[in-house]
Amino acid sequence: MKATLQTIADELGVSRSTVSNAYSRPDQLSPELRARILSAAQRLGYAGPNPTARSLRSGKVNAIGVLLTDNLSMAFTDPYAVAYLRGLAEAASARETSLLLLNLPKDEAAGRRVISNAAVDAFCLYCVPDWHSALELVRSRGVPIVIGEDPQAFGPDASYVGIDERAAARRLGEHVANLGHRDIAVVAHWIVDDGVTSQVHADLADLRYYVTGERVRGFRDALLAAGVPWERVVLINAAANQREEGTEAAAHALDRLDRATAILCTSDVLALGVLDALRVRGLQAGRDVSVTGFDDIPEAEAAGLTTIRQPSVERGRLAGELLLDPPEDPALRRLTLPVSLVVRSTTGPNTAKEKS
Amino acid sequence: MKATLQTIADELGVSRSTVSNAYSRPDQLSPELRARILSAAQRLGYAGPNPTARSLRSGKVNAIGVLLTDNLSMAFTDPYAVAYLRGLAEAASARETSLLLLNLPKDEAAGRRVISNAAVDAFCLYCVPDWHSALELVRSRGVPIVIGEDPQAFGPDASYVGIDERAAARRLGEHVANLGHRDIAVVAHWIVDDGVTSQVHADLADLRYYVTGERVRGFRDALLAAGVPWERVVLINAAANQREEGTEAAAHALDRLDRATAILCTSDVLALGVLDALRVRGLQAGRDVSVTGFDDIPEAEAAGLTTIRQPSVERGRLAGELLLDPPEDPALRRLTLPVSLVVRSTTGPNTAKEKS
DNA sequence: CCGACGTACTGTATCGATACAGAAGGAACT
DNA sequence: AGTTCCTTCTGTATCGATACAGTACGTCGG
Repeated sequence: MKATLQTIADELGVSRSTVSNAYSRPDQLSPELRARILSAAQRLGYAGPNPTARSLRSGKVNAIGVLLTDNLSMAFTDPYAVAYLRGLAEAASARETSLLLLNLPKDEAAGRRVISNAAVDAFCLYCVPDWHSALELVRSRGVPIVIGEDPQAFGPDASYVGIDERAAARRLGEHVANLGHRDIAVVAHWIVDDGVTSQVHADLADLRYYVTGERVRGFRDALLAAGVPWERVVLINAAANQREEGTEAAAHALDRLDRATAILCTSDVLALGVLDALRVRGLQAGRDVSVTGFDDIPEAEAAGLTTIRQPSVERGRLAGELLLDPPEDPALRRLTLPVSLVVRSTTGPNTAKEKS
Repeated sequence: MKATLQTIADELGVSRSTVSNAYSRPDQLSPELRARILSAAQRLGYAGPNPTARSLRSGKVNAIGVLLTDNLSMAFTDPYAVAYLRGLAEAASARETSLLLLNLPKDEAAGRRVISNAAVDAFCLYCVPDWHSALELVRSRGVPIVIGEDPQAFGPDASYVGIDERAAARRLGEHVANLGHRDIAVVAHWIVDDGVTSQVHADLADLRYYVTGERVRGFRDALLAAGVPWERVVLINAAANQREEGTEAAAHALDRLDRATAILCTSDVLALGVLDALRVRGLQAGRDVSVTGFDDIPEAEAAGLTTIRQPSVERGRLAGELLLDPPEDPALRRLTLPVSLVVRSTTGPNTAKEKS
């Protein structure tokens, strides 16, 4: 029916191997024969070796699987995720490798099927809740993995490109504490996974999501060191890492008698939402209330947001390179990248009179 | 070395077929045997049937190839593209199918290799310049294709989900003409593919990119009908479909003696950039200069942008469905979706005194 | 003239699964 | 008892390529 290597081979009376070589190893046959083969292929509507068959035999598929949680649009909407993906795509594209976006559905069995069926040379995991049930299956696939969050999550075999989340958050906390703030709120995504934006009790044990957990713990480290009891901090869970949720979360910090003078957010996106909330209330960021973000996404600069700059595109790019050209030395497969504190206008000295 | 179906089969003394059935057709064997097989598999570190081998035999890979031009970040950055991709991903995910993002590099041979090597059940083409050299190869792969731009591009075999670009643009042109505007500029992406943002001569023959071409032709239809000679219209090419380019393009319409009173843009993103340019110059959109966009991306509403609303997510979703569940009737594989004119505050009556 | 070597091509085994026809055994019905 | 049918499993062919060893045929140095 459809043309295969054999069809072309029969047509010209040569062997299948030779036709294969015409495509994959041109130096193995004379230019004349190769030209005849290619023209016969064109005539017969043969588009080149079947990628699936080729992959089966050669053991390579030229694709990296990117695991995304069921809210796939997040990957396209969240600025940090977009930057990371772009870096990953660049590294992949440079090696003629494609990205297979794997959308993990809510249904667990379906998720396992998606992972099992994915023809990939490697997996890249980022922004995946580390408690997800299907992750063990990823490891059992036996292909290289790169992770960007909890460095311990997949054991020492997995490559890792990340930052010291906790130390970075600590710097934000120190910055705010040094400005004299004592009434502090923390807005964080996925402190608890209940899909509700509301204040939660400061019970750190609930921090199952690594990134949020480390960042919140970093804030705590800094505040405790500055003499701010952790119980005094208002902890607010954002249902999603979205600007609107940041706005809603901010209400819990602003619309109360003991209004926070500083709001630490676990992401720039949330912080931008908090800034929206300030604006609505006629409050000025950096004067009335200090706000910090995390990531330094492109929008942060225009908003004057004090934040931690992390190399998002670079993280993605390095992740791709670790997967496709893994260094011999295992130590070089675990990278912790530097970050920097970027102080802009949304943080300033505490001007509220000190409470008793 | 690595476990295969045969490994498990040998371990338990059953046939390979039975092990295969344990995974793919559980009704074909007794629950007890199946349980034994699965537990043996777990013990031997077998993660389930090799996806590549399965695909070769079954002829399905559960993936849709999405062609992206070399500027892959566009797919993640442009709001319309993000919406479309999201719809596509939703449709795919509902059928346990993944998206293979194919980044076409500048190098033509490499691009052909990427297309040839892509293991996919179908291709989705959107935002691909229709003159791209590798497109013919896509067709020759012989898998279903869905396109979203020029309905004629791939012949009647390709599915199509689009809108009547020209008629939609005409409505914008009519709207602006009805408001009395006669000094009009058009800002369009890819009028010419020279990577420069600048005024170009109104030579429509250069409009190789279908979408831009149709939209510009739609503007022309309306303006001609309203008695505005096409030669009088200032045509400005935007080097990229980005907000900044819109701002730069606007300068060519605004910083001149015969300033345009209306600027028609081929996308919301460009229009938002034009609005930025107005703001910088102290001009008010809708009063001093009318501006229109196209697409109705989420940001358009907040900006008060008059635009054409098109069902972006729906386009993607339908594209996915046409590929994965093609209707019998060929007529149902070619969908033209309705659009609507959304009039907001960036357009208003022409207040400039009429020139001679 | 002979062995060594290079070039151009061939032939078979193999990658890891699924499809499908078929076999063995027991239950059910006439 | 004979036939049919169902359940449960088996065995072989096949999907479409690549890997690799091998063959045929010069050519060339000694």
